[in-house]
Amino acid sequence: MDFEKENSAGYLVNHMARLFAKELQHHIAPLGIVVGQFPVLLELWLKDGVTQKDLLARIDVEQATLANTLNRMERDGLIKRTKNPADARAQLIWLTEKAAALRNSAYESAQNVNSQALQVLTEPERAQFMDYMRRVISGIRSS
Amino acid sequence: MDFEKENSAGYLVNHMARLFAKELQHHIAPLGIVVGQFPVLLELWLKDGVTQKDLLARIDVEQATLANTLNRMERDGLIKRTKNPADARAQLIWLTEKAAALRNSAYESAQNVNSQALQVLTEPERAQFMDYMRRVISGIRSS
DNA sequence: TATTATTGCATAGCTTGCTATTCAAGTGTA
DNA sequence: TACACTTGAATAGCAAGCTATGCAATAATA
Repeated sequence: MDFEKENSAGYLVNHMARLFAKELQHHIAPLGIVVGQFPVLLELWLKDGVTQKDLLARIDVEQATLANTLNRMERDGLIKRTKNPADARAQLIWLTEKAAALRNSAYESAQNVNSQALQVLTEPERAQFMDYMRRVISGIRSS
Repeated sequence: MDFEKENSAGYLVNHMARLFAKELQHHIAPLGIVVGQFPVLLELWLKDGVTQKDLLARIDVEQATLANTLNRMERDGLIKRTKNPADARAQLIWLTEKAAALRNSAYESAQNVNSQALQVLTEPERAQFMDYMRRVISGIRSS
């Protein structure tokens, strides 16, 4: 029995993810943000003044991971936290001006990375690839 | 302008990779190994008694990452290192009996994870999916 | 109302990845 | 042969992910 890593979905998925992350990292480094902050920023650009719990519901990472990322974002001046009048355990998370201003450049970086990475696929192939990924994700999650 | 993460290849790729890793982690934990050791073991099962440099040429991680993984594997009794008569800077890396014995179970775990994860795709879709991933990987690497 | 259970976050400690740097051993050359 | 260059690994230090645990505030209940 043999195991060929190039025929292992998990191996390819992991490899691909590291390449994507590295690429995005290079693109957004000049903006002063890092890859792990990206999903958080995406949500906060849509709506800030929310609790950690709200954010958590929209981002698929563990609570502890999010808490640590938020700490680094506060340290880096990307977010601020204020008291939550409704619940003293939670705080409200707000973007700083600085972070708010990065939105369009960040969107653009991400889109550049995505389209560059997928340029080896034709348009219909890209759509199919995305569809496969969404199916695989929800398949694993619901198993 | 808006950015929908479900339409972002990078987002999906990252998410999918974390799900795969978590799944594999659960499957191989009983064997006493962890996901980062998997690629190293795969190579060493094919051929051990090699240098770190040899391994590095076959695994797509940075040298420092591999060095750290090897240290943990030595700590965990999965590998041993012996002097390299040909070059005093390098050492030869050998699997322990324990690690050698894990091979078939580990292959099986990985294959189970892969086929479970891809079960939402039909056979031709799976092949296409793998093909897309290989193309995307080599596209990014060569850009 | 006092106690218990739940909930929202924080913290500890680990792995896996990265970049950058250091260092000793080997190689090549003036 | 001495000096500089290169190369194989190790180390430092950080990010981002995880599990497990702790803790204070809130909610539910006896």
